[in-house]
Amino acid sequence: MPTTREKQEEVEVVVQEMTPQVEGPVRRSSRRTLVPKRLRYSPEETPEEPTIKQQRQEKHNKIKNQKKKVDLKEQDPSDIENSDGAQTSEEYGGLSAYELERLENIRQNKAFLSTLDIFQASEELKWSSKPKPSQRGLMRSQAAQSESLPARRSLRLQNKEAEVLTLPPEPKGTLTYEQPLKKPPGPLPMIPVNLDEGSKLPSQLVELCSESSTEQVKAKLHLKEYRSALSHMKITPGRVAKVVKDRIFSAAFHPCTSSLFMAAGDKWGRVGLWSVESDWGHDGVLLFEPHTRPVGCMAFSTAQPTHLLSLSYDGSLRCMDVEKAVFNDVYDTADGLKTFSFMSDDCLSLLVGNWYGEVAVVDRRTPGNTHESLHTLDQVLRCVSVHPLQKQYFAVAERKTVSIYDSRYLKRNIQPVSQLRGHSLSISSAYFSPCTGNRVLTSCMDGNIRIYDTSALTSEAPLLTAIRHNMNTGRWLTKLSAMWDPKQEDCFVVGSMALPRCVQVFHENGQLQHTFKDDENLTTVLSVTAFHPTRNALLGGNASGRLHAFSD
DNA sequence: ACGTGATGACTCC
DNA sequence: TGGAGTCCCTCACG
Repeated sequence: MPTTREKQEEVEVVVQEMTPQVEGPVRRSSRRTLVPKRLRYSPEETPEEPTIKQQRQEKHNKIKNQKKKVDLKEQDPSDIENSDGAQTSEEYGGLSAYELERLENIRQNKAFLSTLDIFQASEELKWSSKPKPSQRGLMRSQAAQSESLPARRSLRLQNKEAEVLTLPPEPKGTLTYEQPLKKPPGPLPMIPVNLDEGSKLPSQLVELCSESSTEQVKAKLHLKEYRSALSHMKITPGRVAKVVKDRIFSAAFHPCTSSLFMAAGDKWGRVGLWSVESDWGHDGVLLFEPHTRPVGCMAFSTAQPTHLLSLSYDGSLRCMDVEKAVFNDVYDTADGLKTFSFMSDDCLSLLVGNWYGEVAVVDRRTPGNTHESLHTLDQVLRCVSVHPLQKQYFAVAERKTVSIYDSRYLKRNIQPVSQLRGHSLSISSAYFSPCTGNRVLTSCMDGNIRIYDTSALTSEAPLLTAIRHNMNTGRWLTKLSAMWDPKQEDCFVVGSMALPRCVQVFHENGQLQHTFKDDENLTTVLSVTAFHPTRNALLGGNASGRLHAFSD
């Protein structure tokens, strides 16, 4: 028996046929408004006999739906009220030769179509292209709550006095019900919001976080070996999990090597920690809420791996200290922060940039973490990156230029040491190559990934390579940005809009080295990508808060 | 012309 | 049945 929904769909198709020829696709929503109510619930539509296929009902309905759409397309609008052809001929008897011929055509078309496996094929395609997203990690919040709630019983049934209900007090001002702009000043207790109240951090978490990388940084591989290493990195169902609730803005690998341990920050200031091999929280996931706006940038301290720095558009930069189980304030400003970069090997000195082109040097040893200097670049700012060896230099992705400045001369109107030109639209990221700083990798909205030679730091750095790459992520996806592989100085990773979904690794000369694909476990755009600092592992974060890990 | 800031169709449970 | 979850190849406006 067709449901109301199916009827609606059928009618919609008909209406599409009724509308005069329209160029291009018509929005469903606009069409839906055209459907008269009486058509939607036309009583003359004869329902199918309800006796058959109870078990395969759902699948069958889908196929039937497709079929009916085709059938209806063959028909004239005058047949809407009587979708059953045979009934029509009985009731109306003498059909013209044209109409008979038309019916015959319809029958032949039907017969022809049924010989093809179109419907089955389309059904299979539907299933294969839409596997169920991973159910690991954070659970559905409602389901998790309702499980623990006792069955509801009215007070009357319990023979209890009714509660005296009072209205909540009138909200004062309009901001009362809005989300606070910022969390209170720290230190904030590190309480996982996905665990029961009063739950402590798992002790193994501290152990895991304390573990610094035991592996030596390997020598750069030959490209052939590198490609081979990449091809051995796989994703499994266990390596996909929902780590934060909303779309991922930033993510980072913890440097430990005994486990795949990652962090991700989402659109509403949440930070999720995920250890693939652990079972605390939800499948190894712990969720925190240190910010209220997108977490634009995060990184574990390489010197103190129990520290995770996270920066948010809400203007706060905090340091998660797993040992002390708190989020400490590092820097705080009314203006929205955009990005930061470590300025020293001990990760205690940071360069912080806000949206409006102001950069500040923040030293975490200074009491109150007061910033050292502030400079207005009179530009928009998308990204900062400190030179890995000559820490006084930093690159700033401005509107259409990347400028490299010397932080020792952080004054108003300083001149850039070097500039990277050639971008025709805004630049979303710019990073120094991780070992030597001899290259800068930029991602630009003009659809190019560029690599510049910054080894000489001349006034205008020469462009080495430009790679065409679709950066048109649209409204709901975090912008793609190409990220260097810390282990392989001249190669980088970037997400892709291509179908089937994939993540690509390029050499700085523009050669594609590897495409990560997986029909089952990689089915969405991974906007945020990052390589592990020492292991052969890669992470990718998507628009629904899921992290994906490829590893050997 | 570019940056910006705005939903929505669909599925599953 | 409705609400929550999923995840995205736009688009109008200043």
